[in-house]
Amino acid sequence: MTDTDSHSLPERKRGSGVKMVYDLLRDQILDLKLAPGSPIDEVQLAERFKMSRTPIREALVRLAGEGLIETLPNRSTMVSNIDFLNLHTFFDALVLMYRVTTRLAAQNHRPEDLPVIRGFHEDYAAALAMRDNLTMIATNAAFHAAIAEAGRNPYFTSLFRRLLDEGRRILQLYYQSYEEQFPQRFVDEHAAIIAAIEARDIEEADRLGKAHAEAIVAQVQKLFSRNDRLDIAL
Amino acid sequence: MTDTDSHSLPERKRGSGVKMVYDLLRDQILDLKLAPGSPIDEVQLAERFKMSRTPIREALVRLAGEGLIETLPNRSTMVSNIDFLNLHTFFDALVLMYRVTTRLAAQNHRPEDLPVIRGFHEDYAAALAMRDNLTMIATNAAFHAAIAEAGRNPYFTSLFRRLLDEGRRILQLYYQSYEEQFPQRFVDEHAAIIAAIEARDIEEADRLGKAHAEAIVAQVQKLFSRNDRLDIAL
DNA sequence: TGTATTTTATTTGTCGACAAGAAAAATACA
DNA sequence: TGTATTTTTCTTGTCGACAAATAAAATACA
Repeated sequence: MTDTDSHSLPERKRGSGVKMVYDLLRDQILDLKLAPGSPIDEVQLAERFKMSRTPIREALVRLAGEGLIETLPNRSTMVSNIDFLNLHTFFDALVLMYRVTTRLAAQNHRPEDLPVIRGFHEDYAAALAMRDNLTMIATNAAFHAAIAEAGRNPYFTSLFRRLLDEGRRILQLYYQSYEEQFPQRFVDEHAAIIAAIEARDIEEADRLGKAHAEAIVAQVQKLFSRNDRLDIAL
Repeated sequence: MTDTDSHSLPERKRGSGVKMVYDLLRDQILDLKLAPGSPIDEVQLAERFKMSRTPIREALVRLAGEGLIETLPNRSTMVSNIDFLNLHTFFDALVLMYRVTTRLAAQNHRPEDLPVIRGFHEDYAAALAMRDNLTMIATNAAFHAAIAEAGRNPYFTSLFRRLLDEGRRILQLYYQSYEEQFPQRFVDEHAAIIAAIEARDIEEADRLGKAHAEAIVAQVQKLFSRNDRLDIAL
């Protein structure tokens, strides 16, 4: 019965290949398993996934569309660099979107949204207890993305998702450099945010979202400035 | 010397085809020359541009990434519909981004940004004088996009560009239905916005940006509600 | 030895062909 | 006539191959 398989069975549904390599590359990039600037080889990926270059290229085009990779015409394609010089524009956008999405969630959420948000909240707390930074960072992003979804403004949500993605890379970078952790405080703030959303207290949600965002930004900037000093000392 | 051309000369540079198709489809979609919901045929496009389906598909993948077209797996791809039921989320996002980008332009613009902005402002005024709605709508979007660029926050700029694109379709729709025009008032408001930016008056720029956005939204909503009544009357 | 030019190798963009999947048409059956 | 099933047609997703563009290596020349 062991078919000698001369007519090749792809063992994979038509159309699923693109998503598979897209998802994998995306995760690897956001977890910094693929370093910023590292090259991406189409042929290598095609061999690894046992498919032709066509679906690989489609996945790459999509990733490029989201800014996760960069393609130089007729030359190599590589993982996008983190723009450290303009981090402040990132923080500005992040803080505003934290505010807006949390506020809108308080205003527009439906009962069925809360279990989802609470689920990520618990996952996050568990990851923090386990000192699992990778999971912690990912579930933190998922938590806030779920809040944004509950706010029901797809335009804000899509920008916020992009910012959270970029934030995953930045947090990953600093927390892996310094073996540091999100403080317990962030878990408490998450709980407070959920409470404000559930109570439909819009102004309080806005205030908490802003404060939470600024606390995270301050945390990263503290590590960042320490890193600066390190560079100068060398 | 008239080469009989048996070896086929593509007469077009390698890599330019994708951009050509992308740009054309994008313009046609935003000008409503391709109606929302209308199907897009890969083979037809390939014949029209005299290239294979591969570069056509790449252009389509990029357009899908920006939400301008929608692709059903293994089935047809079509121009995205305008989501009239959730127009309010669009307006919310638009007003906020008008505010933020205008404010940031007042804060961060450089001298060389102003001529660009003024250029679009004049093009817009000229198009209004000519009663050329198509050009008017496009240059209005370009004017505000230029202001956003001067604000130098790429995250806000990219969301704002997407909103302005969608706005082009919506404005196009209503202004072509009602043979109406942007009032002269908008030209004056543009001038006031430029003045506030140049004076680096951040609060005034914020205020003007918000007021301008709300005026446009009100204009569209007025037409929209009239349209509603029309539907009911039928 | 160092620079300029040619040759080779590698990688990307495009092509035509083919097969899987879905829609449309044709046929069978009540 | 109306519904179910099969057949056909059409479109999309994937493939392997080739050609253009670039990078790397080799050679020529000072």
